[in-house]
Amino acid sequence: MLRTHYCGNIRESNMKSYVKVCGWVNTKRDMGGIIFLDLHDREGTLQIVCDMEILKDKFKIIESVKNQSVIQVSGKVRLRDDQTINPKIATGTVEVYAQDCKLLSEAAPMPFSLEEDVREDLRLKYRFLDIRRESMLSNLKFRHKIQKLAQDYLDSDGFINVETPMLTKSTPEGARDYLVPSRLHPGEFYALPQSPQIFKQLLMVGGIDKYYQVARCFRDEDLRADRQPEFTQVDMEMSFVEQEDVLKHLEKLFKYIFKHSMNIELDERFTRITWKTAMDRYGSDKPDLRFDLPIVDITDISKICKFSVFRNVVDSGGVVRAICVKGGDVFSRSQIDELTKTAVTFGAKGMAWISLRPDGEIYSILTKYFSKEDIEAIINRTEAKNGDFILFCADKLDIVRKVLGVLRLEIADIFGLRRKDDYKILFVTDFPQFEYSEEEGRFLAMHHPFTMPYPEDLDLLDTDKGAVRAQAYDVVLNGVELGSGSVRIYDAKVQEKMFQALGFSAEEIKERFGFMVDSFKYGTPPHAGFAFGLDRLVMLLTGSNSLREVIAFPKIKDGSCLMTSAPNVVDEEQLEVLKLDLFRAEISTKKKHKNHSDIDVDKVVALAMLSIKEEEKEKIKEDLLNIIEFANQLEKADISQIREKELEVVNVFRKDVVTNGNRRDEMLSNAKTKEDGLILVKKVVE
RNA sequence: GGCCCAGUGGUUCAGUUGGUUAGAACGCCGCCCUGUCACGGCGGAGGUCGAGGGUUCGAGUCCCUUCUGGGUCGCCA
Repeated sequence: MLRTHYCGNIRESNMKSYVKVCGWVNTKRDMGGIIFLDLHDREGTLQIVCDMEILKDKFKIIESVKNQSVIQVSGKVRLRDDQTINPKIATGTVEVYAQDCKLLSEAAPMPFSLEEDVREDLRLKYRFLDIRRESMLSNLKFRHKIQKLAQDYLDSDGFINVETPMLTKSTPEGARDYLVPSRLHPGEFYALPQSPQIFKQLLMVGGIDKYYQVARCFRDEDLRADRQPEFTQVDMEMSFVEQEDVLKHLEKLFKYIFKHSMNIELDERFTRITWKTAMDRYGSDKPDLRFDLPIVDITDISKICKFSVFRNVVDSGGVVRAICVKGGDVFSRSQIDELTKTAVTFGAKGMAWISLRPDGEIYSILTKYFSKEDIEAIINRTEAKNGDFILFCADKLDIVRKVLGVLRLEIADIFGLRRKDDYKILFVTDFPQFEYSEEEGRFLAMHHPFTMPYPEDLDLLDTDKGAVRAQAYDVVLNGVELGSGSVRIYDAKVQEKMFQALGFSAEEIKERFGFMVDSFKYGTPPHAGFAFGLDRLVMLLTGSNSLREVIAFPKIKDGSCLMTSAPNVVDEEQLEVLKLDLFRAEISTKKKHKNHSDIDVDKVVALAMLSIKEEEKEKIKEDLLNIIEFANQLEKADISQIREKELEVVNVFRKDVVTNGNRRDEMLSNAKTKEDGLILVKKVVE
């Protein structure tokens, strides 16, 4: 047995017992003939006393032991003298008097200090060391706790934990999928799941009745502080329930988690607001309700005012809305400029404002454009008092919502209204069923295509898609979307109608969702579900600013991993097996090829050539080989020269070449049948 | 793809309106010390100021390009 106790767990009750402890050497205080060590493990820190007389020849091990080396110490636990008690550590009243010791693993000098704040890229490169930090350790422990609480609750409520596949089928619409090439089916790809959506619905068809899973999900989109390409959702689905049943269930679930993790009592019934109210009153579908600061509509007042800027906006179908900031008269000129800058960044043409001085004086550029009555009306509508500040946005509805929604948050930050230890949870309900995509020129499902509209809105599917309300709901915590769910369509006919409304042809439905539509023919229970982001919840509850603080091995902004340097170039042989033919286009930009001598001519490739004509393919290969040759001729690596040369030749065909995989994906999804796919792949292989 | 911020020994930072040989703390190496706890004392090594170019008599400092990391918009059913 290497150890009998964790370092951090030794207490006075262990007095006089002979213990074996193992851990990392944190600090060494060498007095000459006696050395004090702080030995650390996940449970805490323990002082080890090493006496030259006792350890004899082993004493030199301790004398030369390096910081963060792993050692084993055996000895007696003894009480410290009163004067030598260390109140800073939990084991501060005791120490282990070493009888024997062993160096288990010597540590090289640490690349950074575990005590102070360090550049994040360094932390991520050496994540295995970073995890030894107190903050990371406690975040991971807390994450485990939250996950367990969720599972405990769901277990006790009769949910069955079922695993669904990671290798699954690419889903149209929504986020980009991560694709996994199939060796046994050259030219075909699995997709990693964006969520277990379809499978959990099929589990309902299968009679599981109540399902949950702590599910890994993948989305190939750009990252943010609160968005990682792979993340974890606590996913659940229930049969024979209506929306209200799910919401009640979620209230209980989150109450349970908050109670047992933070000792916070959430309200019995969470605040519920409809999507439209959220958008109009708070300018966001995930409003932060730790403060009010509502948006007020003054379109009707503006329509008849003298200020042509406002009037014109209203006449051309826009809206004018305002926020009254209580005590906002204290804003400095530069703060107002900052707010204006934000407004412009998010699409506003500018930001008008009125300041009501404490003495009642009205200070604004608007005073000369507005009549006294207009201003009175605005003040009344916004319920402004002396000392308040009213700001306006006049534009198209979606821009006004967005701009004022963002300004509302910025103002709250100025007044410090977004306290991290304040938690305000709510439901946003009645999301629109569809969202119009300017880019694609058609309606897309706002939640997903399996979401059930309100029965009374079903008729609008044919006449007014934009007005259809879905039985879809989000849980929002402090302005962050924690998770979402919906009542699902369980009638094959309604589902088919929905697919049609989304513009899928009969063949597309069959190809993409055939098995699902089919399954619904054999007796499907009404069902509904929900999923929340475990990472996000843990981030909020730990007060972290980024998901990376609560994920053991996260990806950085560009989706790569600084520790493993994934994704990376794979061997030709691996591509060969998969029947994939690639050539590498971004020779000089890839960090792996900073130095031209790293460029392996044999592996020059990249960008799937699926969409490229044969004759072009040869030309591109030739051009790239030229670039490599040029690079190799340079005396020293000079990226800018290589890049110039690259651009010179690459630009010619760049527009035809798929640099980011988009075109390739498009081609693949256009290849509707297996035969099409095979033809494409054959083209490439030849 | 756009915009914004940052980069100075291993780490965290300082570095004035451009001006001698770029500093400090911690860490590291060597020596001393038997009750320290962020031990202490003495001595030492370690920097092409992310990279390239430009302006200048002179650049860590100003300009351009680029790399790396972060934030954000687009995107994220």
